[in-house]
Amino acid sequence: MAKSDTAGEAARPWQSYHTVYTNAKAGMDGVDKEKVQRIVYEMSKGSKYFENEERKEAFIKQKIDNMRSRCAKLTGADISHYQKVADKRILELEATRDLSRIWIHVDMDAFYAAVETLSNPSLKGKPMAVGSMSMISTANYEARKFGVRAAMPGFIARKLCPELIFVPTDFKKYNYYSDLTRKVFQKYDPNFMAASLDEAYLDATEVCKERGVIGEEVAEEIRAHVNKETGLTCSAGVAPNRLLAKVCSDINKPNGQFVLPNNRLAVMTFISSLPIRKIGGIGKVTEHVLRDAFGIKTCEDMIQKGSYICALFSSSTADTPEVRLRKSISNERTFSATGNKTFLYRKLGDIADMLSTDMQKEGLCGRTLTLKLKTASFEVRTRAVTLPKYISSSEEILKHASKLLKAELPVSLRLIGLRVSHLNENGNGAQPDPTQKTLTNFIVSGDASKKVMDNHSSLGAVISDCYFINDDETSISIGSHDTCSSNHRDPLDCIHSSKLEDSNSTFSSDGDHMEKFQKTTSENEEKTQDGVAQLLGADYSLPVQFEGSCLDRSESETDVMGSNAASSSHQGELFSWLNGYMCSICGMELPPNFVEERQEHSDFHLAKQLQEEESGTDLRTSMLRPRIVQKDPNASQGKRKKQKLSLKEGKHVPIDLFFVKSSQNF
DNA sequence: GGGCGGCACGACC
DNA sequence: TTCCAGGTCGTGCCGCCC
Repeated sequence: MAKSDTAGEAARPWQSYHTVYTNAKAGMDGVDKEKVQRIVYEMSKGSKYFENEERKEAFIKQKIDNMRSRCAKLTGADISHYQKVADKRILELEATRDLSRIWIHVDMDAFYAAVETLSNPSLKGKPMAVGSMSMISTANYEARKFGVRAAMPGFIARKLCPELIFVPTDFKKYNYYSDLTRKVFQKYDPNFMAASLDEAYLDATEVCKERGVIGEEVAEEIRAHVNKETGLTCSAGVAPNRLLAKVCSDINKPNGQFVLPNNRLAVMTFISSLPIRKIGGIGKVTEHVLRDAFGIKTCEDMIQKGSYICALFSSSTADTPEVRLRKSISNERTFSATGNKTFLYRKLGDIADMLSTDMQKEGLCGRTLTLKLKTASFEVRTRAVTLPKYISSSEEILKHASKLLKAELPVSLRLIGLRVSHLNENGNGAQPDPTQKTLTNFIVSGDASKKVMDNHSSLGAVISDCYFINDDETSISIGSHDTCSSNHRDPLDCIHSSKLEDSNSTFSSDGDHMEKFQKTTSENEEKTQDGVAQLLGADYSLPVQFEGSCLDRSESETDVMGSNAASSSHQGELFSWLNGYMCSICGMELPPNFVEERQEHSDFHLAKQLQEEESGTDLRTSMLRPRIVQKDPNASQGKRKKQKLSLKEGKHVPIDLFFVKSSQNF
């Protein structure tokens, strides 16, 4: 928080602590904003979160200063030039203004909270929040009167409202009710756009024409219909475009609606005093920048100062696309900050599993994997790698994610996330290689590929036939994660049998399926009870035993762990390229000349083994500590680009869209 | 040197 | 007592390639 400049502010430092909690939100009109701000400030002060917020605030302030100085350098001729550019742009957009459509934005009222009240009527009339002590997802209107709202930490909410009842999130329930609402929406617009579980945009133009009714009537009918089907209330906005409809749906919340007539005068009047913060896409930071750098508070201000916006912001597209295609898919989890490598690798494995499950549910695979980390001091880092082929299995995700994480260690983290982008549908892992690298050619062509891609019946059978001895004393466990992630929708199918005695793992094979599953610690017991963990089906945190003695090491005995000289004798016992090309651990096939790929592959197994050893749960495994193969310096970290400099001189802030929006959409 | 893809950051809901 | 999310997307810099 920037230090207060005035004596008054110095006496009330919370006034300069900018949170999102005091912004206008439905149901929060009568809230004592200063009180909320003071409590939030007092409860945050001195924390690491607070310190990080201060850093961010200082950064924004510099950005504003930088923008101001660039603004000051503009000559009269510059301003005149950009004013012409702005005027021209406004004229162009005005020419494309379309007032013929009737859009309805439907927004469920305090959706999660309302669903919870529906299933537990005793909550009715009491202040309640859905979420936990660390974070609230939404709050009902009774709680909002106290200043409690979404994205607020629970402990602060409790301070604001000591009687607040916390209810844990239950997305199964919310999805169920969301589906009910969507069935209603479909009747009015088969192509409606679901913006989230509780919001949708409907183009009611056709239904109005067909029935000879106006948008207002359709909105009323939809709301009544939703209420009848779900028992929940919603609010609606009717306007000539989606952006305005969204703004309108917030005006008479809850259980109300607002109609903006389809004529230019009404639209221009409506937006003239509309605060910029009401526009979707303008949040805390951009509102701050526009206000402090240019004095822009309303949409009208924005149009009037169009020359500055044209001068200082780059152009970008405005309205939301007609069909929003998913560009990436991600999963992240927060936990108590720790530098414990075993824990971090275990988390990484969990997240890889969850992400893979999500991807397969949607039939996606992708080429770019991004690791997101939040350090104990709330610093956010991302590290990405783009692969030559599409991936979707948890095993492959973990393989590459482990390498990215390894490069960051040691570090104390409070969040790990994984994101896959460069998506392609039908994520069965057998997508053609976009860059036509020989590795995939090798894998996807011929019999060899079948063994890998068809996992169960081929790979499983091949491996079990050739290399596995199902013996309690000399055994191998294998992370055959494709078994779960690709072919088994029911996660419980993945857990066939398990037994581990004296830290030895066992594997089971029922002919078609193979899966490692072992329970050694109470932690694993807990995991089994954990619904999320059960969905994962595979657990990288569990110790994996590599017993060289049971492998058929014929001609490939000396072909160990790629070409890296760091391969130790231990590794020789643990890992080999069977018949010169097949990984003894997972059956992956790579010919000897795929030096780099082999190196990556061995890195993956080593990372896994390190993780497992450090869990300290398997004494026998821990005795087989391998040397860590040094990461290829050209891999992610070595190639990492210079970190972005703060406060770039260039046109960084993507706020041109505000200007564009201001004219195009209103 | 222009185009383009990869990567990091951070804005937004 | 508890002590600040998760998911997605847009933008710009940088380096590689033609």
